[in-house]
Amino acid sequence: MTSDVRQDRDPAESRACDIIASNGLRITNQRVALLKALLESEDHPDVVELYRRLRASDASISLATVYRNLASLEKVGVAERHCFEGHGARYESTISEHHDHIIDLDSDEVIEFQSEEIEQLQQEIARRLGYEVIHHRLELYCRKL
Amino acid sequence: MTSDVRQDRDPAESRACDIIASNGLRITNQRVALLKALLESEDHPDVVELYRRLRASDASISLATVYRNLASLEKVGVAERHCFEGHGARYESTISEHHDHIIDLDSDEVIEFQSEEIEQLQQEIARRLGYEVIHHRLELYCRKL
DNA sequence: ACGCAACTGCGAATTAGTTGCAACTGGAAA
DNA sequence: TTTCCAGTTGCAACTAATTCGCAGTTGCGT
Repeated sequence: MTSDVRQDRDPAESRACDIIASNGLRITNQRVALLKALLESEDHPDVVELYRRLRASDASISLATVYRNLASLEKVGVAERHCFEGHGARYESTISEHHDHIIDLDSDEVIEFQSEEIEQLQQEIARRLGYEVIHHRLELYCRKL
Repeated sequence: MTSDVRQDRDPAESRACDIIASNGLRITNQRVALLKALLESEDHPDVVELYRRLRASDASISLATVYRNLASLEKVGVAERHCFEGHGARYESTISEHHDHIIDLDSDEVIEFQSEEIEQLQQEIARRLGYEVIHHRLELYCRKL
C-alpha cells in the first residue's frame, strides 16, 4: 500500500478511528476512505453517491463494502443514517455536534439546526411517560417563507 | 356486491371518504377496507401485516393494491407512512389528532404523544431560518426508566 | 515475521416496492 | 336506470435497494 492509514491529520478522523478501533473493528483503507468522505461531505449523500465519490480515488472499492462499512460506522455511532420522506437512505458523520434537519420540500435542500430548548422538552416529555431518551430524530418539512 | 360501501357508520371513516372522494379518487371496497383497517389499528402495522389483516375478510385483495392504496391514502393526507429505525415502512391513519412517537428500543413498542410547546418551538426555529413548517416528524428512541 | 479473524470484491440471492396489462367497477351523466 | 369510461384491481413480471456466500486479502496482536 502506498498511503499510510494511520496518518490522522484531522482530529475528527482520529477521534472516529479511536471509536472504530475500540469497538474491535479494523482500520482498513476502505473504512477510512468512507469515513473521510463522510467527514468531508457538506451534503447528505446516499449510498450510491458515496460509492461514486470513493471510486474517484479507489476504483476497486465495491458497493457491498460501502454498504457494509456504512452499517459498521452506524453501529459504533460514527455515522448516522437518515431516511427523509421520498428519498432513499442518506448518511452523515456524527462526529460533529448533534443537530436536527429542515428539509426544503421544494428544493430538497437540507438545513441543519440545533435547539437545546427542544431537546430538553423532549427529555421532559419522555420522563413524564416513564422513559429516558437515548437518541432522537426531528425533521421539519418546510417551504421558504 | 353484498355490502354497501356507502354505509359510513364511523364518522372518522366518513370524513376520510369525503377527503378521498374530493381528491378525485374512487371509494372502492378495497380502499375502504384498507382505511378501516388503518382506523381500527392500535399499533402501527407494516404493509404485509395490513395485507394479512385485509385478506382475513377479503381473500382476493392483492398486495399491489395494498401498496397502491397506501400511496393514495398518503397522498391525500389520510394515512401517514413511518420509517422508524431498523424497521420497514409502517402506516397509521391521520384522521385522529396529530402526534409524535416514542419508540421503546427494548420492546419496539410505539407510544404516541403530543406537545404543543414543541410544535411552537419548531415553527419559531423554522421561521427564524426563513421557513414555514408544512409538516414534521419527531421520533424519540427511548428506554424505560 | 507469523497467524488468523476481520475484511474485501464479486456475483448471486433476497427483499421491498413498482409497473404493464387485460378485466372490472364506481359514479357521473343521460 | 342504463350507459360509459377513467379509475381501479389482480396477477405476474420487473426494478431498485440491500444482503450474503465464498475465496482470497490484510490489519494487527503476539
